[in-house]
Amino acid sequence: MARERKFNTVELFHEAKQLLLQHGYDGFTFSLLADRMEVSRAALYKYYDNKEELITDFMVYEMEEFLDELKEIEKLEGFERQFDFLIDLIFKKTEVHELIRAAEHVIARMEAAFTSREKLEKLPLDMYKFLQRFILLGKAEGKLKEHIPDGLIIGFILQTVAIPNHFGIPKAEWIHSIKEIISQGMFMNN
Amino acid sequence: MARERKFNTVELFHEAKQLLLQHGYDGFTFSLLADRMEVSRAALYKYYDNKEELITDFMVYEMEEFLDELKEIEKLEGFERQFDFLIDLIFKKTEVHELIRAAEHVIARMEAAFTSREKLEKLPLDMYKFLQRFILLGKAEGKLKEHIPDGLIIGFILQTVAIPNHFGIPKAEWIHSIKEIISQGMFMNN
DNA sequence: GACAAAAGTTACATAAGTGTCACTTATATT
DNA sequence: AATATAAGTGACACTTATGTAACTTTTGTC
Repeated sequence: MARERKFNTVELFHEAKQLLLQHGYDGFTFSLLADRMEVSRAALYKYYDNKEELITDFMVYEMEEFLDELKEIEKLEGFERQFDFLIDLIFKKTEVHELIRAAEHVIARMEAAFTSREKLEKLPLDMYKFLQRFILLGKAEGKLKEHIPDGLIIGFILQTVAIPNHFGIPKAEWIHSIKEIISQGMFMNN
Repeated sequence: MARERKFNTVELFHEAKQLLLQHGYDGFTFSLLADRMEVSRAALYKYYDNKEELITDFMVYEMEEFLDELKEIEKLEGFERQFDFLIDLIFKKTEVHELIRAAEHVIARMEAAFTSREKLEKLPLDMYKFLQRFILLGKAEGKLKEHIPDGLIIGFILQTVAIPNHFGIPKAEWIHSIKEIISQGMFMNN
């Protein structure tokens, strides 16, 4: 009945991601996005009323995708395997971390009325809750130190991805060393 | 000879910092800043030709201030004391870390012509070089693991400040646990 | 082949940011 | 008191982003 679409949601979100990471929330504009999609700006307004709505939808999509992959963690036996899987996933999806932080930013300046706001607020907590099960397993197995707060353990692991590799250390060595620091620390044991 | 100034550089940079952290580089405008300073927009143009120049100058100022405080580290004897001092300083100056990352962003989209660009590019490296001495001391004293790259150790320590404390764990406990993870890891030693 | 319906475009009004210039205001010096 | 001078303002021209409405294009269905 209708004419063929020039772009799909996946393409749209792909470009939106680039722009968001490059320019941040305030620097993100419909003009920029429309140019990238090689489509008129008004076409975007057919699907999203404004920037907030588009960005919120995109973030929900992005985090759901990450959560889906993350859920595979439950299929692995034992804490150590899960630990390895998690670190590798985080490094595979480097940007998710940045986007989660951006999400807090978006929520902060979003009008309360938005329906998608609820979803966006819920997702990071979902993720934390999900990861908490993994932490509990580690503590139950006697692998993780009991006295360190769960929230810090989760945050610590997620944060490592954002360490800037200024000196261009090879990725394999980089990740390996990060795993060591997280698990055993950077101090010698005397 | 001249009339009294309505604001000084310290006040200006103070407001600029708030705006930068809140809105990011793209969201930072002269109008916003002028409003905050309760001064006309044109007045700002008396001192800075544009946003780039103002932000660059501000960042140089901010990082120099941090470096100055950091240099106190040399007065302390032994690696462990220096380690404690460093972590505490980083947590005292939480935002510097965010600003350093923002600096990379600014550099990326800055015209090559700027004179202050050089200074801005140089400062993070200065800081890394300075911290490297501290790392070398730790390795020489046999306190730090030799095989972990210096750049990672520095980045790791700087990064911890950015871990979001979603569950509102008390600051003292938070910092204490971070020191433990960095030094000894989060795994039990069996 | 005409029509319905969604996709897409062009064009407009409005709002906000930028940079500049002529102008006014305050103040130390003489 | 007169004046030089830097501080600050108001207003203009220009650019870029926003949101909307009237219009055109494509495509499946009858």
